Amino acid sequence: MTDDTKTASTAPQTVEAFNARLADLADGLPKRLRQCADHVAANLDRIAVSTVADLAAGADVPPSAVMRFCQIMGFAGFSDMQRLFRDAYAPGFPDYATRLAALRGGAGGASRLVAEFVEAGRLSLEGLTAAVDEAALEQAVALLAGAGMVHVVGLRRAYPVAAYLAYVFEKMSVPAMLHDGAGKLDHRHALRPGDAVLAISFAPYSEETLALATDALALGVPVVALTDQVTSPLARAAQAVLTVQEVDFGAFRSLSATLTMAIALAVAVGTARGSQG
Amino acid sequence: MTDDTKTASTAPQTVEAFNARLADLADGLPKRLRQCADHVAANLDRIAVSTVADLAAGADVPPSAVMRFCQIMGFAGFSDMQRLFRDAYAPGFPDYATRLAALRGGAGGASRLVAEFVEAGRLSLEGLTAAVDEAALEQAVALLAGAGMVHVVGLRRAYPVAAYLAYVFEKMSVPAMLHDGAGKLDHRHALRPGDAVLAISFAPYSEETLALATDALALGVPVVALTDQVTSPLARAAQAVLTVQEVDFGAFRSLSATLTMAIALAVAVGTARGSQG
DNA sequence: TTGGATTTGGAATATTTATTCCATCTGCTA
DNA sequence: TAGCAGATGGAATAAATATTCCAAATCCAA
Repeated sequence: MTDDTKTASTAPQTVEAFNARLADLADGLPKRLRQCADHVAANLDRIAVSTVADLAAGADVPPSAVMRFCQIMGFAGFSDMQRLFRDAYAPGFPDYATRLAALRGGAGGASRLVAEFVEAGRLSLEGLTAAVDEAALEQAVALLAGAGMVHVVGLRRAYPVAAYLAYVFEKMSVPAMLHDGAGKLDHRHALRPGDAVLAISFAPYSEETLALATDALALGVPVVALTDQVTSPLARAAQAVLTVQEVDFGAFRSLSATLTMAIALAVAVGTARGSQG
Repeated sequence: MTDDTKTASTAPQTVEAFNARLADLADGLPKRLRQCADHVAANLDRIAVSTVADLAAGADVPPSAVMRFCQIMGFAGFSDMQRLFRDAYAPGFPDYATRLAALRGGAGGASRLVAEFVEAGRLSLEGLTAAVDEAALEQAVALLAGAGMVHVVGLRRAYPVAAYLAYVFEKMSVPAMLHDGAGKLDHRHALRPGDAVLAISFAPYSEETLALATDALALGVPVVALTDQVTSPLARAAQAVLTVQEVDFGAFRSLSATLTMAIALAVAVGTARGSQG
C-alpha cells in the first residue's frame, strides 16, 4: 500500500498539467523512465500520432518502460495518456494562413514579438542560402583550416557570434582564441606567423575589431571577415569576405543568419582539419 | 480509356493532392461514399488522430464504407491514408539519418553545410512559433520587467545567448549583468532583493548556471529559465520556464530558435519597462 | 559481501482496430 | 415487374497495438 507513489488517481487533464507533473517527477526517476520523460518532453506534439512502439524506439527503451511511464504519470495506460493529446490536438500544418494569423491576430505582446522575430529570422535564412558566395567560403575554409591558431574577434553585437565560434572550434579541437577586448592589450603579440584571424563586425564597425584585422594584415597573417557588406571597412583588410544580410524587425536585428553561417563555417573548418591532419 | 476516373493506382502524396482528388471525385459518388467525402473534407485535421470507427460514426456510415472510400481515393486502406496525415503533421524529423549520410558522402563542401544548417534553423523557427507557451512568456516578461537588476547567466553553448541578451538589455537601458563564471566568485553577493535572474542552459546542464539559479531561489530572487526541456533541472528552480527546441544537424545544434526567443524576450522586457517606468 | 527492494526486458496475452467478404438491399432499365 | 449492376451493412477475420506479468538484472543499505 505504498499509496504515496501510487495515488496518482488524478491523471493530468490538460497539457499544462501534464507538463507540470512531468517537471515535478522527472528528477526522481530511474534511468529508463527518465529517458521516457525526456523523449516525451521533447516530442509532446507527436504523442497524439505515435504508438507505444514509436515512442519506445525514440526513447531507446523497451515498450514496457513506456507503459510504466504512462502509469506513473497517473494514466491507466498509454491509450489513456494519448487520449489527452488527441483531444488537444490542433494540427500545425506548415500553413501560411495560420502563420499569418499568428502575426496579425496577436493583440498579444510578447508572443506577437516572437512571431515577428521568427518571421524575420526565416527571411534572413532564406536570403542566406541564396546569397552565399561559394568561392569566398571555400577560401575562408582553406585559410582557417591551414592556420596554427584561429583568432576570433567580434565585439558588441558581433560578440555572441565570436563566442559561439570559439565554442564550436573548441568542440572540434580547432585551436582558437577568443579576443574579447577585455584587457585592452596586446593584440599584436598574440598574432604569430601561421595563424589566422576570423573577424566579425557589422555597422557601425567597432574600431578594435578593425584594428586587430589591420594589424594582422600588416603582419602577414591572413584575415577572414564575416560582415554585412562587401563595402565594409573590414573587407579591405581581409583575404576572404563572407557577407550575411540580416532582415531586421523594427530597430532590432537578429543573428539567425549570421550564426548559421558561423556554425557552417566552423564545422567545415573542423572537418577539413580533421581529414587533412 | 476513361483513366481519369479510375486509375487510382497513384495515391495522393500531399495534403494538397488529396484535396484535389477529393474535389475531383466528390460529385460522382454514391450516397454513403459521398457522406464519407463530406465528413473527411470537413475534418481533415482530425484524420491523423482518428480511427476508422470514429470517422464512420462521424459520417454516419458503417466502417466498411469508410474503407471503400479510402480505396477509391487511391490508398491501400485506411492506415495508408492516415499515414499521409500523420507524416504531414510532423515534417522534417524522421529522416535525419539519411541526411547525415548524404552530408558525409557529399562532395558538396562548405556551401552544402550552409544549406543544411539553414534548413535546421528554419525547422527550429517553425517549431518555435508553434510551441511558445504564452503564459510562461508573459510571466517571464513581468518578472524581468519588475526587477532592479537582471542577472543573465549562461555558459558553454548558452554563453553566446547570454552575451546577446546582455547586449540587447544594455541597448534598451535595462540594468543587466552578465555572469560569465570567469572569476569563479561572488554569485550570491551580487544577487540582491528585487533583482531577477535569467538563466540559460541546455543539456548537459552546467553546474554553475544551476548553482546560481538555486542560490537565487534560496534568496527569494525570482528566476526565469530559458532551457530545452520542461524536465530540465533548471526548471525546478525557476518561476517561469521558457523551453525552446532546436533541431540539430549531426552532432551540432544551432541557436537560431533560442536567439530568436531571446531577442523577443529582451525586447518585450525593454518595452514593458519603458512604458511602466 | 549478503539480502532486500527496485528496476528492467521481453515474452505472453488481451484488446483494439483495420480489413475483407458476402448476402442482401436499392434503384434503374427494359 | 423482372433482371441486373452497383451499393450497402455487418459479421468474420486479420493485423496491429496495448498491456500485463514475471524472471533476471541492478542497485543499495547494512
